[in-house]
Amino acid sequence: MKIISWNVNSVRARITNILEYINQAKPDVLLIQEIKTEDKNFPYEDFEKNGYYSYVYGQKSYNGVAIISKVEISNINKDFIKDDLKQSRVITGEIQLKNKKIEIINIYVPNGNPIETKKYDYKKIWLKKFILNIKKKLNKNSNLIIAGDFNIIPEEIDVHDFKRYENDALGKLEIRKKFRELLNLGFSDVYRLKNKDKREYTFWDYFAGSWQKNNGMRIDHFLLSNNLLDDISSININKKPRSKTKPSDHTPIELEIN
DNA sequence: ATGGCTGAGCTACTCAGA
Repeated sequence: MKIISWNVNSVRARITNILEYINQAKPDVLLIQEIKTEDKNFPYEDFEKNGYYSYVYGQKSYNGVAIISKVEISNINKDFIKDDLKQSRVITGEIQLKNKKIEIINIYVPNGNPIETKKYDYKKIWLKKFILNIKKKLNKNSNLIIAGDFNIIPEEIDVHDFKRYENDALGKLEIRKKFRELLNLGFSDVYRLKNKDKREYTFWDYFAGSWQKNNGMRIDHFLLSNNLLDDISSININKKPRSKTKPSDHTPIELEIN
């Protein structure tokens, strides 16, 4: 089974790129973030024509997440955390893989910049609640996949210039510790597990040739509960979509489990 | 080193992203 996570930075502005990509990559389940639209304006038909059903948790202009799937998804839930600002950032659903019922948690973590503002506090509180709920969830199901845009640079190796981000909401130690807290609950960062010293990124901003200079960061992740680690076939960051015209600033991360 | 791009909403410009 192929599960892919991609922050598309507007599903409507990106629909041509997304359809081209899924026809080549052929995911069973595509987790997207930053759809930037309300449910009623989601391009359900475009995905349906390509064999995918969409489960959408949208919001006007900002945020929004969705699960696009060829396989059956059960128990879709849009209330994973109580969000004080009522932002659409988490959608979950269950898939069946052999004898395992796996819960997929698709997330778009708040950016949190600039620091020393309410936005940063919101990120910290959001992460705290999220971790607490993951902890509870683990007690009921030991087969969890957390995927999406974490807006966290886990380690120095995960960004082109760490110095520039150590006082940023994506790279501050306090935030990176939240990522470690999650791992310590019994998860693995699958990309880093399989690529010990490799420097690859999932995001390059639109400014002054960041993509051309490879000034990127690795902030989109697949965290698998350790119970699922033996089922991993491969993990891959696919840079091709970032090189296209009118690209998202993020590129997809692709997981194969069997 | 920042925000020089980009998108949504809307139709001039702000908010947000990372």
